[in-house]
Amino acid sequence: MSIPKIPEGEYRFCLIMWDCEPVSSLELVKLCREKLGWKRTTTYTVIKRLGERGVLKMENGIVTSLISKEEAEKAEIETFVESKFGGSLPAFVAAFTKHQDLSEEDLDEVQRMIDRIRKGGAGK
Amino acid sequence: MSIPKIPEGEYRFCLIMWDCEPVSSLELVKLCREKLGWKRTTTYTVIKRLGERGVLKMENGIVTSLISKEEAEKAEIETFVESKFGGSLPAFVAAFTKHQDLSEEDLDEVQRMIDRIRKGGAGK
DNA sequence: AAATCCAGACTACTGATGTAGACTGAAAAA
DNA sequence: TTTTTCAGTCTACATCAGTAGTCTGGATTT
Repeated sequence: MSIPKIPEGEYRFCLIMWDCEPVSSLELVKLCREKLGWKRTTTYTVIKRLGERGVLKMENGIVTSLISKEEAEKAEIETFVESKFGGSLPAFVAAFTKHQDLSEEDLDEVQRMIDRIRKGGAGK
Repeated sequence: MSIPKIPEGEYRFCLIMWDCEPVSSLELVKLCREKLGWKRTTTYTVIKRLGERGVLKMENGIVTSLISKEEAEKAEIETFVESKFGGSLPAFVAAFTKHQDLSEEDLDEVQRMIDRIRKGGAGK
C-alpha cells in the first residue's frame, strides 16, 4: 500500500539496485563494496531490511525491486514537500527557483515539461 | 558553518519558531504543546539540541534563530536533490513534474517564476 | 528564613539507521 | 566422508532522533 520510507544509506543502495536489477546478491555485494565502500555483510543486512519493508525481494540469490524507482521518487518528493513546505507545491517551487542556480538549460527543461503537461491535460 | 541538517520533528519545531521569533521559550512551550502535542520538557530538549547545532540561540529565555528559514530551505533542497537525484536538477524536475498532480494554477505559478528568472538575468 | 515554583538542564529510554563480526547450513572440493 | 568454502542470517553496537521524567538553583511567596 503506502510506499515505505527509504532513508539515505538504503536509498543509495537502491539506486544501485534499480540500475541493474534483476541482479545477484553477489553482484550487489561487489558493487556496494566499490561504490559505497560497504563490507559484504553490510550489503546483506541492507538487503534483508529492505526485504522486510517490502522494497525488494531476494529469491535464489537474485534481487528484484518491489517498488520502482519512479514510485520511490514520487513518494520521496511528496514526503519532502509535505514536511518542508506544508504540502504546498507553489511554496516549494518558490523556494526552489529562488535559491538554486537554474541554468538556461534547466529552465528550458522545466519549460518543456510544463508545456508537455499542459498539452497532455495532466490536470487529473 | 555549513547549514546543519534538521530532521523532521525538529524542523516542525523550527517552522513554528521562524513564524514568531524572537519568541520566549515559554511561548514556544505553549505553541508546541498546541500544535505538536509536545510536553514542556520535550520543547526544551529540542531547543537545547538545536542550540548546540547552531540553529538557534536562547538568551534570557528568548529564542532567536541563527539560520533563516530561507537558508534552511536552500540546504534542505540541495541535500534532497543531491541524495535522491545525484544533484541533477533536470533529473529532479523531471521526476517532479512527472509525478505530482500539478494544477493549472501551480503550473502558472511555476511559469511565472521561470519568466521572472529569465528576465531578471542569470541566477540570483 | 523557610517553603514553593518554575525555567532550563540532565538523564534516560525506545526505535531506527549505519555498519559489521560471528555463526551456520549446505554445497563444493579433497 | 571429511574438510573447506561461502551465501545468507544473527547478533551486536554506536549514534541519532523523538519524547519525556527528574533534578536543581535561583526567584517568589509566605
